Amino acid sequence: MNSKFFDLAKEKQDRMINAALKIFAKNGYKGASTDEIVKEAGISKGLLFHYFVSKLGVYTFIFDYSTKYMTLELTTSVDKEESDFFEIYKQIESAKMHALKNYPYMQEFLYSTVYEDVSEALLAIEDKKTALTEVYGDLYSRMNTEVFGAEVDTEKLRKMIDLTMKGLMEEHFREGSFQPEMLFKEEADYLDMMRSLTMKV
Amino acid sequence: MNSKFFDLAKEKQDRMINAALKIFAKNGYKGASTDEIVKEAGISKGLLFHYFVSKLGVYTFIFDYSTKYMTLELTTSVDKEESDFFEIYKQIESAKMHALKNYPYMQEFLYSTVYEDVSEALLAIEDKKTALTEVYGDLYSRMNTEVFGAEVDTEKLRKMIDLTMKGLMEEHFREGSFQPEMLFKEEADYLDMMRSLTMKV
Amino acid sequence: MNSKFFDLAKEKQDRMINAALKIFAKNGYKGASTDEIVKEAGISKGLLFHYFVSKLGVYTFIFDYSTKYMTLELTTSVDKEESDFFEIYKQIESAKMHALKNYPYMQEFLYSTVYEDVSEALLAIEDKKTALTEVYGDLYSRMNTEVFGAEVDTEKLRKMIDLTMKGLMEEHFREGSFQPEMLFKEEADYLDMMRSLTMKV
Amino acid sequence: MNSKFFDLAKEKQDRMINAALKIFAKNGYKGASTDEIVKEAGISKGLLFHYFVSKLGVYTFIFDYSTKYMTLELTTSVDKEESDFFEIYKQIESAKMHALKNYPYMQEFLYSTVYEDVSEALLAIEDKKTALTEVYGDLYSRMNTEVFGAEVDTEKLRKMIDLTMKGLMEEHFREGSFQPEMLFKEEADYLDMMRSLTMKV
DNA sequence: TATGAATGAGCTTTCATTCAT
DNA sequence: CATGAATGAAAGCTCATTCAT
Repeated sequence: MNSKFFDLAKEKQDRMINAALKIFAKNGYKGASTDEIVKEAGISKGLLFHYFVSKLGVYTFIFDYSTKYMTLELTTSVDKEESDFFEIYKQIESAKMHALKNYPYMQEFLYSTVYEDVSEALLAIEDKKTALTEVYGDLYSRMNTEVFGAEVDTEKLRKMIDLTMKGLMEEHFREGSFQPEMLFKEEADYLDMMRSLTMKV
Repeated sequence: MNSKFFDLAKEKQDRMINAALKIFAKNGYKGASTDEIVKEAGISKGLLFHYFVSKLGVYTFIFDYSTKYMTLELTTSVDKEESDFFEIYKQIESAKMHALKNYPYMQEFLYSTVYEDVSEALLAIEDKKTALTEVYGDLYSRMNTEVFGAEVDTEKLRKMIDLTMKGLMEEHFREGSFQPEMLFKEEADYLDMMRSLTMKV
Repeated sequence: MNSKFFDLAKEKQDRMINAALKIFAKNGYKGASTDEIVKEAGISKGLLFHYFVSKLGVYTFIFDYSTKYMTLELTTSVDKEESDFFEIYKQIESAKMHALKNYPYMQEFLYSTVYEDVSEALLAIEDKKTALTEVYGDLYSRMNTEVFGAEVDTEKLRKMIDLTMKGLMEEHFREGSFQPEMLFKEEADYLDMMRSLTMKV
Repeated sequence: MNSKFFDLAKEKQDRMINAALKIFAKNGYKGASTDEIVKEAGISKGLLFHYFVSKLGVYTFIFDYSTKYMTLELTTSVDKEESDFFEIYKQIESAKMHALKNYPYMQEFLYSTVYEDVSEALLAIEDKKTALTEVYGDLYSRMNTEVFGAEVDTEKLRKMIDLTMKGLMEEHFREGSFQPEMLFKEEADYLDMMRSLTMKV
């Protein structure tokens, strides 16, 4: 990409980023058309290619931007002293909700990359995918798991919670009217139920 | 579609069905190319269109076929006298594994339709989607939930399990070497953990 | 073409000929599809190609057949002793009407070849076109033109009448319900008017 | 169609229009290929579809354009005070010749639409066809028919002249070297002959 | 920096023709 | 003699990318 992009007015940068996030999140790499992105962003075709060289360049950039932005949110919003398993989960979800204030389609876009199938697109984001995973890994490692009863397999518990959080967000997006607060409340209910089920008697 | 398709040798029918399931599951409606399907099936371009009229026709047909096939598997493989919550889940997963013997990409294809974004494709399968959901609904209604402790919200529990089963299968597919038996074993482990967590003390 | 075609039952031959005449007349060479011809004739695809080798073969054959048939009609139906300009015209039109009893689309097909644009099709019928023109030439040469006043240019008169007869038939076909008798009556009216206009005072 | 087409250099617009007129006039709707049009116009495939959306869009546009252009020619070139039957005919033919200076295939294209068979093409131009017919109707209604003798049926006379004018133009086109002046001269000869035949004695 | 007209490779679909039965 | 499943070249159309302005 062309780094002069960052010299543009922040508002214009975000318009372009949000347009790309939305179109890629909704249609996947192949289904997204540069015409749609350009229209949504209110800029010309030439400009998009001027800054990002190719469709793949746009995709790579917004993935990079999203992971960095989300990493920042997670590292600043999650209390470094906290060690409670479910409390950390709640703070993670809260951080995501916060990110959605500026970039409503960012999380949805990040989830969509999991199902991405176009190999060139996958290849281009591979490395940065790992980086975000590591951030989550660090947060997970801070979680205290000693409170759980013997029948709890921590890895399985985590995977179930991750899949559930993701599933709930996707459901909310699919149903159209996405409201961060309502989603957060529903997520918290699931976490609370799991807390009560897993506590040592 | 052209019903003469069913007069073809079963082996050829299945080659075409499996090719379409694979390409659509891997690439989504838009990303899938009829060239790829035709190549995978080892038939000519013209023949595909002779039987299915259009790309959308192929998509609609294999969705219809998949829901009917899966419905049959579920109704024959799940014991009608069984009422145990987790046992029914296991038999459902077992039925899916059985279907994958003949149609390895069928379940993956069915899952992929949830993320489908192309509106014409969505519209074409809408009705049949509901039908399969109802089959699952019937099975779910047979599950005995009275054994659970007060802290268990059955709906939430179900959604977590559904999302987890789906997540596990997708993970196995994503990692390439898909082995039904191994997947089934892993799924059973998750179900067993949840059984031990939810039983009344 | 394969001459064994003539060994078929006359009824089947005519079914094939009429199907081809209809489809080619209605759609032109390019627009006509062998599928349509085959369906209209109630025979299989293979059979059409067995007898006529190619689409162009079918076209060439029915053009050949039509010119020969029409030549026969003209030579037998037009009175060889007749020399009156307009009476001969009427007998010509009457002969055409007679042909349409067995082959309703034959004349329409012959007219359509005038507008034919596909060069290979044109090339294939070129020679036979001339032959039919000559038959008309012979009939025209028998017409007595000495009755006309000085202001009549016989060549121009003939061209006007030819174009009018053709125009009237096309109009009748375009308007759907084609009835030979009604058309013939209308044609006769035009001829009568021209007779009264051209007679020496 | 995309109205930005009219922002293009007039020369380019006309190149595209003339290319389409030529290819459609020569081959009919079905037989005309967009590849040929594009090659004749010296533009790319994409551009044609950018401006006209579809093959049918091109067809509809040039029909619309042709009827409007021809209407303008007729209303400006035919003397509004003139009432002589044959003189008006001559001015009509003169107007056509004038149009052919800029758009050599326009009249030929308009004639070709009469034989059009593809239903979607017919449907798309239906309304505008009527509009041009009305313009001719107005001109015809101005023609003084009281000079004719009793044996003249004005409607029949008109139809013969129309069919003859059309037939002559088609003949000239078919024979390749189309020269408006020569055609006009020939047409005038026919009209003069008919004038002398139809005048009251 | 910014535009959008223009390109052409690639995709879906059609249809004359072939050939095993 | 008769069938119709099967083929693949060609046609209509899309869209990422380029480039003159």
